[in-house]
Amino acid sequence: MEQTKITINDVAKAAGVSKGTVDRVLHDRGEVSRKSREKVLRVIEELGYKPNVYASILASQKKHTIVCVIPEYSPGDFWSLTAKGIDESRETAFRYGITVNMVTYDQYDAESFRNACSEVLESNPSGVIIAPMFRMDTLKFVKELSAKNIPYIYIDSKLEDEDYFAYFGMPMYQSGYLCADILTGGRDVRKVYIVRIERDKMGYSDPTVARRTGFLDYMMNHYPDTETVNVFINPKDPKDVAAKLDEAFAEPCDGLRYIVMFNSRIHLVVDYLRNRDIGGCRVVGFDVLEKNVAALRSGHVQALIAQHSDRQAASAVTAMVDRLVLGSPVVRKDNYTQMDILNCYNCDYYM
Amino acid sequence: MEQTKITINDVAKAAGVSKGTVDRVLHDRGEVSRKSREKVLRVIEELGYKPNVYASILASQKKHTIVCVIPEYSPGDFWSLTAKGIDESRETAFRYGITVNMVTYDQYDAESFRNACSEVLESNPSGVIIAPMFRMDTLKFVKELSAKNIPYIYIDSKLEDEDYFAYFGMPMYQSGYLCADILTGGRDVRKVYIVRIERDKMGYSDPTVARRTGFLDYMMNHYPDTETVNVFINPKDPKDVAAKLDEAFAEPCDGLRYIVMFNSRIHLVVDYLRNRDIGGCRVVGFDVLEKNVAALRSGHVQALIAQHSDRQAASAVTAMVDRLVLGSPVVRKDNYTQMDILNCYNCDYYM
DNA sequence: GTGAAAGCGCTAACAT
DNA sequence: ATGTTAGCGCTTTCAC
Repeated sequence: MEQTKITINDVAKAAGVSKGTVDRVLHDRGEVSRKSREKVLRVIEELGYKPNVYASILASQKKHTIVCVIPEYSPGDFWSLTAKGIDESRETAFRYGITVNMVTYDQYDAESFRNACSEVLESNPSGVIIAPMFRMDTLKFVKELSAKNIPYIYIDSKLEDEDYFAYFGMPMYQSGYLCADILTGGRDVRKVYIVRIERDKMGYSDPTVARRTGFLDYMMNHYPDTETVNVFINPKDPKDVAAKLDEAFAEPCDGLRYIVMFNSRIHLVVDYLRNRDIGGCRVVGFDVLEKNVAALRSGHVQALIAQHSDRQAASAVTAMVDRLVLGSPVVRKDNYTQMDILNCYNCDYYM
Repeated sequence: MEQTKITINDVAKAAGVSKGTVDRVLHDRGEVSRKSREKVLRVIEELGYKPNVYASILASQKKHTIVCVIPEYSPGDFWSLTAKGIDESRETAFRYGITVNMVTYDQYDAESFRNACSEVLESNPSGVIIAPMFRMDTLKFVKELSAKNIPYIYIDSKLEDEDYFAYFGMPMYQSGYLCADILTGGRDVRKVYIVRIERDKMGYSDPTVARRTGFLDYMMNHYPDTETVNVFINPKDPKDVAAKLDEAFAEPCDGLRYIVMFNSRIHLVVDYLRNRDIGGCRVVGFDVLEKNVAALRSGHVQALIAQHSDRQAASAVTAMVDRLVLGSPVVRKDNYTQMDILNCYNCDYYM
């Protein structure tokens, strides 16, 4: 990079002012005459001065804190991956003297989300990272953040406001399109079973609509005559899952049975298939939960479409740290992360 | 993380010694009585003291430099990706006051590699990152590095010595296995064309042998009766490529023609197919060169198996930086990075 | 063997 | 509006 480290002192000397003044223009904290200001700015430019972040952090014992608002999680489920990413980035942030906290909410309970939000607002953080599930409440929340001049980053999915500092997540529509291609793969497909969560039937905060749309568009374009069957299950009740799938699969099928699920819980279907000892299915799902990967290995699932939720979360934290420490404007606002296709041959190298 | 930052002064006080002494035990630079040493160590443990990296860097104006030894590259080819990763990590390293240099060599010329090596040794770097192509010369080189106590990291591929600090690369054998699965995909495959570089015929430093072996093993296991045809081409001569492929494809083929290449140059085949306007092929290759991705989009290639070479290189630099700055022992020595399956639907999100 | 003290580049409070 | 100065936590002489 730059050869000789030129310091704030060099700038001060060259501009004929004191470091104090240079520091003031550096941080835009006024109290500087237009003349000095311009001169300093010019000298900085000429000399190619870059502040030493570490000296800066050392000197200003600022206590930044970032808080991440995400759904509650249990070991092995989808959000635990995000939490893992946050945990990993915590160390990096700590090196910059920044604390990273997590506030979780019940993704099925808007009230709990609102509570989380007020808690966050009260703690008056330097930055917020948020995985939104409740549209209206989130919009209200981020408006308050903006009002308090607190930058926020969306992860997983984002809303239609424009004030967010950055977004990290998968392109949902395209992931559905891709999913359809992988499920069908040029085969002769007559019927596809789409297994869905009952809750989603009422359109109540379903984060996978876009994905389903992408899937159906692909089918429309490539398999216009294929029938799609929606099977609604209650994920918390294995008996219900079995009953609903029994019903759906009652009618015999001559070729492969094509099954897909748009959230991370394809493992529920796998459990059913394993219990009933049903073979001859082509099953595709999303996300690398431990159980899903196991199903990949055992051959119950042929492919999984995955995103590195941990990396997304970590990137979000890093972006926020950079913004807080360096005032970096963020390289890209919308970061659509890659979609990984996993099968039994490459999944072992995914973690 | 830790709540109150406890400093070297706290440790010194608690241990009844001066910071000088604490620093000495911290960095193992002797000159400390067993007694003080043990006491300090115990206090550090008890208080959970963590050194402040930045203060440390600030104070010790050490001038570390990392040098990366990789093959020469032109825009768009495989090694330019690695170079890109190195460039990106340069900024991070710079923040730690570490300079990252690059020394390139001609991957077809062992002599140029040896020259690069001596250049590196003379510059006396703090750490070396190396993409090895010439086995014997590399082994000699790393032996000298070890002798000078300079840590080195392998990227892309590694050798059989044990002194390397870390390795970042793709599992080659498995990538071949995976490739075969993607190429065949349960179809009825009679014949597969393996396009190879002429140079590799003499077994002269072919980095893809393991990959080919994986591929052939898969075929043996799943398609024992399928014929494989090796086509050797001279990559620098399009006329030769055309001639050899013409010859290979002379015999008509009733179904799909299956074509694969184990290095990054599947685009050579694509150029040929496009010129001759040949369709009805299933083509699988490796690595995300611009040209290869274009072929994915245009439908001339159905799948690409990819690795994030840029990320690998960046990880290598980061690992070295951590080692140099923090003395971190490296989390994992062998880092087999994931194999990404790209098709026309997810490739746009890969960069 | 160990302590004291002078910085590293920057910030922020205090003078002026 | 601007200069001065005392640290931030650590490293590194240099005495003793």
